[in-house]
Amino acid sequence: MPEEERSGAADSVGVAEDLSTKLEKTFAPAQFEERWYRTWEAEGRFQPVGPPGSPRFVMVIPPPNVTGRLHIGHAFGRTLEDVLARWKRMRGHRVLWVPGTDHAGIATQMVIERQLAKEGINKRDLGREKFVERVWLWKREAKDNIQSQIRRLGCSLDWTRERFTLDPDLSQAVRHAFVRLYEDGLIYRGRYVVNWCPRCGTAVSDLEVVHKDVDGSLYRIRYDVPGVASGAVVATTRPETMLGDTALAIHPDDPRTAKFRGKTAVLPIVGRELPVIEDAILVDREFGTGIVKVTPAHDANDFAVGERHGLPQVVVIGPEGKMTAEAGEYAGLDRLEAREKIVGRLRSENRLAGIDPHRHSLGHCQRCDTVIEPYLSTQWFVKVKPLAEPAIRAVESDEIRFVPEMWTKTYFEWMRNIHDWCISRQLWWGHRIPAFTCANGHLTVSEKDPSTCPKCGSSEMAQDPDVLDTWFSSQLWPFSVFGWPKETDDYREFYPTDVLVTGYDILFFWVARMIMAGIHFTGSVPFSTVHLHGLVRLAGAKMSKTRGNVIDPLVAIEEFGADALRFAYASSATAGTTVTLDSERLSGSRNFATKIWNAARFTLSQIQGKPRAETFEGRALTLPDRWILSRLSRTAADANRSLADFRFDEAAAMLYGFLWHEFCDGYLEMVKPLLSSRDGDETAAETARGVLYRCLSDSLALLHPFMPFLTEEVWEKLTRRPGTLIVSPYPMRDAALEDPRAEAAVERLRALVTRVRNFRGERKVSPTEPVSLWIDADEGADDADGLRELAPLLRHLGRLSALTFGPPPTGAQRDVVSGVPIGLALPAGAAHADRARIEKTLAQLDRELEELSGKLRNPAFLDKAPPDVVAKTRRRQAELEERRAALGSAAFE
RNA sequence: AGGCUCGUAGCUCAGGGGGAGAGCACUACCUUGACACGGUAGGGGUCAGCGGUUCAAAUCCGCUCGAGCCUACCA
Repeated sequence: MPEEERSGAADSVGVAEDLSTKLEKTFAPAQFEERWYRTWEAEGRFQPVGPPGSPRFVMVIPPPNVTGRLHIGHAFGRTLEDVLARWKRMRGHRVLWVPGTDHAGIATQMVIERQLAKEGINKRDLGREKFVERVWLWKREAKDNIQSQIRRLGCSLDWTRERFTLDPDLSQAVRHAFVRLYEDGLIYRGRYVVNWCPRCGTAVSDLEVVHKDVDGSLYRIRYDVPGVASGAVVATTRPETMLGDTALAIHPDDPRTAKFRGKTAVLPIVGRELPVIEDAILVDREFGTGIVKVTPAHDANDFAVGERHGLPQVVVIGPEGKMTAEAGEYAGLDRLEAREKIVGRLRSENRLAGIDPHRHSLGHCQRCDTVIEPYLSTQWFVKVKPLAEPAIRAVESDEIRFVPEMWTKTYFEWMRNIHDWCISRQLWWGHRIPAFTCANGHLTVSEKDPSTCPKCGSSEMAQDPDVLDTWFSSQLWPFSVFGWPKETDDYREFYPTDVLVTGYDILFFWVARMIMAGIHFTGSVPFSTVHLHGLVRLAGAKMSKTRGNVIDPLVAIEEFGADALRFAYASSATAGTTVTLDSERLSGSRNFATKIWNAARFTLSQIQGKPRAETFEGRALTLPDRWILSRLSRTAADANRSLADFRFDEAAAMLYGFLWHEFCDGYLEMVKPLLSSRDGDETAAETARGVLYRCLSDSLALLHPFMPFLTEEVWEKLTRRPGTLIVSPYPMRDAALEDPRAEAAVERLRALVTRVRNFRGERKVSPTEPVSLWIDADEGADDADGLRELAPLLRHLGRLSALTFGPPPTGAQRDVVSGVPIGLALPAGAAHADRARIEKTLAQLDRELEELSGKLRNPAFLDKAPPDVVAKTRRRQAELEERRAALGSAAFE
């Protein structure tokens, strides 16, 4: 951003005099947050406008599920996105951030089912149509809640473009995508063993199965094998599935089991004859007895074996987890009850060779935690390999970049071992599968509902009752929101998007699938950068004990303000995998907001009604002026760099440090004497007021992406341009302001002041006790180190009773601070030094000096270390020696 | 079974081959004309352990221990 744009069209000296520029004494964010949000929205700030030719910056929101309200995890991601959006907007980009929500098939259906259950209503009695109506009612409420939460957070989303995954045009996109994949041969229907949740009554994908280690049992069961006296002992963790066994399998090369080759076993209880088959893929020669029971209808591996060997499939567990008629006397029992009974029967028949404790991994339903059953059923699948290959290449070639980079590896791992995706769900809420079967059994897949069968002309067409996996529509989100497959203006202008921000937990569910779908359907990657942030963990005990459980971001906003919540998020957003949010960080951020508020109040009170410099050209700037402006430029540079690297924590820390410790603790204290003296240097005061204005206004701009409300509020009072900070230029490095000598001089001043105060501490005297300071240098010498110019400030800040240039008298405590030899003294008779404390410092110095001289005595170091490192070490040694000598000389007078 | 990440101050976490950092908490003092949601000063760490590479390791490599996460069709 050019410098001219920042200073704006202003006179050389401006005056702020309007009384309305005063800030309220107490900082109460609730008073202005909603007002500013309304203003921005009404003025179209959230819409993509910008100077012609300006670059665009596009994001789509990861659409929250309409299952309820947002929790702190959502608010975290949205905050990061808004920081990016506001930053880019201020950097002159045409920013578009698209809002929306996800219908979240299985999750939302469960919410409604639970509600109905409470009312004593059975979903089936209600019927599909009524049920879906009810979900729509709920959806409206949930969406409104979510939207208002996001608004309260301050997110600058373009609400005129809000989308929902079940909107008519997005539903059309889903049908289009389905048909296209079908026609491309990438969607197929078939009867396979899938992950089945008996409670939800639907198939789920591999990703929706949560594996947990559980302590179970391994049951060893003896099957009779005519011709082999000992019979065959097989092991299983699920004895009830034996009723569906249709074979036993051995490894073709295992001598232990060779005797079973070609034999036929008899299934206990049922009496069915089971061929002994040989299968090198299924059977692990090393494991157990080397004989495996084969249950093609209830195990994915066994299913594959069954296909290879043409085995019958006997379904003994039904869709609700109850034993089927095939289970004979056990029919109707829950699978776990059946297990008990079957084990009892086997025991009584003396067929139980043993039960061993067995810890193994067991799949659970992601939604309801029910144990997943492998279940044979007809489902729709996406053939993923052909889609995955280009998606892998897109990341290999850096067309898409993951931040942090470590996720790239995880992405590759999964993508290279990807399995076909079961996309049909036996649910009511979602996109109906666009497949139709006529009375004669002909299947038609079509974007528009067909009225007659294209094959036989039958007009009795029934649509597949199943719906699609929610993620099938989510994967289209970055382009379906823009009207795809129609070539709309928005699609042309805003797709592909730039950055996607989301939690790493949905890397496979969503991100990977968007990449695959984006490339397949639109020919381009859907975004160029993926920022995967950590997942928010509440520092539970602390927060819940003192505040009640702060789960809803609104609760945190009420208590601390939206800006504080946002700042707490940003400063917690480290590159790791968990983000810990605790009430300490929230109150710390609230304190920071208050600090800014008070600094602004002070600044305004100083500027008000008085002339101030608008530009600094041709003006004599004091060292403190030059120091703080230099630091301002570096801070702006750092903030921009950190944001470009998605290091929100770094940027937040930089701004915090600059504003609090340099601007407030440093500069404000330095200019107070100048500004408050009646007969002071009016030109210097005018300059200082200009510097104050510049630092504060730039700080507000730098902080605006993090704390939009507070900064906009103060900006209005400061600049009297209400509501414009959001579109003001983001401060950048301004090399002309950088002044290393001024920085060094003021750092030296601050170190000296600290030493004086610390000297009082050493002697245990009050901060008001008069102290004399000698600076062992010639007063008349040139002021290269700035000490002479800064002497009055040093006297003031150090509360010195005397400041003398020249050698300190005997009896004064000597020291060296930032290379400056000094002497310090209290009035005669004042307290004595804290011996222990000084001795400790001396011991520390000795230790460090020992280390340094050790290094410098080492020829290898002198020979091999870079010259600048050696020089630096020498310099440091000299400094420390000087300090050691000074401190030691008169330490205990 | 594989893979990834992480063990740094009491807590939460930055840093990352050449002088151990921040915020909070803690101690002492300060009702100083913006701010006690504040100021000033201070205490506190063989950077998990062991070995290696290097002139130099908290930082790179290997192993061990500990924590977390992810993937997976071991009966």
